Amino acid sequence: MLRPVIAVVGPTAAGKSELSLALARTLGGEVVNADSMQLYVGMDVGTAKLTMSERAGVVHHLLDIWPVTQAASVSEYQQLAREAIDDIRGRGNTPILVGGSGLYVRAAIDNLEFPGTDPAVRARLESELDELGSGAMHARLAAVDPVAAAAILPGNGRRIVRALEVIELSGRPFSATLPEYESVYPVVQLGVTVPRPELDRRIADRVHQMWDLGLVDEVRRLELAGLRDGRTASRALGYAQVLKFLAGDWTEDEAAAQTIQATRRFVRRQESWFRRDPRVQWIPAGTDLAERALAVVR
RNA sequence: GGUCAGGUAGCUCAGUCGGUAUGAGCGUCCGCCUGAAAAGCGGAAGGUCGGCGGUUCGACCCCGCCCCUGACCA
Repeated sequence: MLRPVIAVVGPTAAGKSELSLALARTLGGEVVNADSMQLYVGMDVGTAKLTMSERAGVVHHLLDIWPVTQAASVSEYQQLAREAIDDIRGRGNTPILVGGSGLYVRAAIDNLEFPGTDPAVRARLESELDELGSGAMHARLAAVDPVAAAAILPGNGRRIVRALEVIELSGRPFSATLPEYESVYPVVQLGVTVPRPELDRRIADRVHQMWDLGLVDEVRRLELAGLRDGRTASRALGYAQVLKFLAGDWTEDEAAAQTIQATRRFVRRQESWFRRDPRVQWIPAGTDLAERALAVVR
């Protein structure tokens, strides 16, 4: 009998990785990464990627699959994640999907279909956005797809461009609102919560620890590998800030402080993303987290 | 001790030549999110304008005194 997928979600620094290891060991599971930045090769310290020894023999999927020069793609991730999940289930094991990238988690387990993309169309629309501004582009969207225009704010150039791209490519309207929560697998979603003040402390500690573990050197290495040209990777928390330090825009201390600040902002977005999903069963971090989580799963 | 500058939102600061602060950025809280999502976008809350007096129909703005901070002079 096929086992349900267990998804471990929640904000950065809440302790998802440790929990996933414990679950994998007791349930006979394999971990599938749902962290958009851990997909990148060489982004280790700054993404708090588990080292080989920390993984303690638990099989991990979808780590280190993209070069930093490659722009991320949820659609590609969706395909890979489903392959991995199907594979694990086929072996009679429990897939444990772990990560804080909300859209990636939904892409893996929910009935989301991503319309296609075309680099040339995208590039053209983006340059038009630069010239005309988001207001004019929004007006154009309103003319061809009023529903999408109503759902996308006029200042959000990025989403406006994407909507126009989809319409041009597919000839159909762009769905600018997320669909209902409908998963394609039986899924148990566990959300790890940590009180804000505690979470903020953990973030600061974690960032300082990343510096101690050599984040700056890691970024230097990745810079040689083309990190600066990576559309997605160059904007990752910690990496973007260290790049600014290396470029001389910020001092090293500023880069660290900015990383902490940006991570706090990110964590709030993660919370508001996962909070919406009524399927998530929230478990406070703390002693016996793994046991309490197992009690929910069983 | 004296001179000067300054004390306006949690922080850094605009501003009002006297008429209820359209204050800004950042932070905080909340929300949105379909191929960049650790990205992108939006909304809200927050101030007795250092204190006490005075002038005035009316003071954050003018006057006096006091307190605090910084620089300089002794």
